[in-house]
Amino acid sequence: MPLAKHAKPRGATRIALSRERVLRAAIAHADEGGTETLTMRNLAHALGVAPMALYRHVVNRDDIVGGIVDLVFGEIDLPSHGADWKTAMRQRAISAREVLSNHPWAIGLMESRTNPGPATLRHHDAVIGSLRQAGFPIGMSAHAYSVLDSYIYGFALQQKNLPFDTSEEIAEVAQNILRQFPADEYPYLAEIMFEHITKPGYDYGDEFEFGLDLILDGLERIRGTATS
Amino acid sequence: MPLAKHAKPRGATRIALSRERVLRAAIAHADEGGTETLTMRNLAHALGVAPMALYRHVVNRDDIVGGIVDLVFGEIDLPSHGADWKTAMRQRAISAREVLSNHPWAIGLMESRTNPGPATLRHHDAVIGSLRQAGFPIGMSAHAYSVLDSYIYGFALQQKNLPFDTSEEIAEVAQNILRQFPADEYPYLAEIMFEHITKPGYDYGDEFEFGLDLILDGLERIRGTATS
DNA sequence: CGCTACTGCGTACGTTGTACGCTGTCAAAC
DNA sequence: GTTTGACAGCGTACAACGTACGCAGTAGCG
Repeated sequence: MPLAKHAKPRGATRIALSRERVLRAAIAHADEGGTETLTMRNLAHALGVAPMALYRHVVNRDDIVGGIVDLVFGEIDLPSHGADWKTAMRQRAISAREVLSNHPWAIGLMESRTNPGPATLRHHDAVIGSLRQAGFPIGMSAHAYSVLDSYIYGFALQQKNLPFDTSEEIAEVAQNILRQFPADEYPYLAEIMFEHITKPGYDYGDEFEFGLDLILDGLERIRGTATS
Repeated sequence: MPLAKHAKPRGATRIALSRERVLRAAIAHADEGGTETLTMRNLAHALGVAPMALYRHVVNRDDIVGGIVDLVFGEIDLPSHGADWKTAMRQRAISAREVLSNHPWAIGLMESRTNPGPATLRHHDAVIGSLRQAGFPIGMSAHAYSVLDSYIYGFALQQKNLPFDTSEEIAEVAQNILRQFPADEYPYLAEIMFEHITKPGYDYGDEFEFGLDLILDGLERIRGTATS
C-alpha cells in the first residue's frame, strides 16, 4: 500500500490546510447558510478534512468567529485620502452597508466580539484620521464617529431583522403579522405598511442614504464647534 | 409517605410554573450572567424544577428568546401623546437606550428574531402614530423612523461591544490592544484613546444624546418636505 | 367514586465543542 | 542513508446542550 495514510486517496495532492483556508471556508459557508449551521464538523466536511484537523490552525470556534468578522471588516473601503471628508465618509458608509448586506450574518456576530482584529483597528484609525484631517476637533471626531457608526451598524441590524427580503413578499408577511391581532389594533403600522412599504418600488435599503445624508449634513453644520 | 410525589419536599406549597414565571426567570438570569449560560437546564434549576417541565409553558428555547425580547421591548416608554413630536421622540429614544443598557443581551438577541411580539408592534405603532400626527407625511415618517431606530439600536450595539465598562479600565484595555501592534501603527486611534476617551469624566454613553439631537434637528428641518 | 385534563418529570437521543494522544510525513542533522 | 524531531491530520471520548416521548401524580368535575 504505497499510498500515504494521511494523503487524499484520490489523485491530486491535497492542498494544505491553513488558518486562511479555514476562515475563507467559514465565510463561504456563512454566506450560503448563515451561522447556525456553521459548526466545526460542517466546516471540516466542507474542507474535506476531519473535525479535529481544524484545531491545528485555529484555537477554537470563537477564534474562527473573530477571524471572519475581522476579514469582513477588511472588505470595507477605507475613506479615500483625496476627497473632502464628507464624500469620503459617505463612500465608506455606503461601502460598509454593502459589505454588511453581502454578509448579513456578520452583524449578528459582532455582538460578543470584544477585542477587535487588525483590519477593524485599521479601519477605525483611517476613519478617525480622515475626520481629524478635515479639521474636526478631537471631541467632535469622537462624536461624529459615534453617530456614523451607530447608524451604519444599526441600519444593517434593522435590515437583517426585517421579516421580508423582496418587496413582493412584504404584503403577505404584513398580512400574516397583523392578522394575529384584532383589526385596527395597530392602525398606523397598518397604514404605513399597506399604503407605503408594500407599494411597488419601495426598497428598505433606499432608506439608508436618507439618514446618512441627514447625519452628514448635521455634522457639516457644526464641524468647527467646540471640542465636545 | 403522605407527601405528594410532585410537591416540593420542603414545606411551603410550590408556586405553579407559568410562561410568565419562566420568562421572568430568563430575564433575571440574562441580566446577571448574559445569554451564554441561559440554558434550559440552568433555567429549570433556577426555578427549582426539572428541565422538561419548562416545555409545558413555552414551546422551545426560541420561544423563550422571542418572549423575553418582547418583554424588554415592553419596558420602553411609548412616546407621550401630549408633548410635541420632538420631545416625545427624544424621551422614547432615551428610554430605549436606557432599557437596552439595563439588558445589554437583548440587542444581541434581536438578530434572528424575525417576527415581532405584541409589545414590539405596539411600540412601533405608537412611534409612527406620533410622527404622523405631528404632520410628517407618510414617506417622511418611514424615513424618520428608520434613522431614529437604526441609530438607537446601533448605539446600543456599539456600547455593548466596547471592550470596557467603566472609564477606569479604558486606559488599561487600550494599552493592551495597541501593544499587540507596532507603535504608531494606528496613530489616530491612539490619539483619540489616550488624549480623549481615557480622560477622567469621559463616558461613552454621553455620546448618545449628541447624535440623537443631531438627527432630531435634521428631521425638524425637513419635516414638511415631499413624501419621500 | 370514577373520569378527564393538566402539570411536572425521567429517560434517552442526536448534536455540539473540544481535550488528549496516536500516527504518518518531510526536512534537516548526522 | 539513516536518524530525528517538528508538525499536520485524525480517532476516540466526554460533557453539555435542546428536546421527543411517554409515564405518574393532582385537581376539578360529574
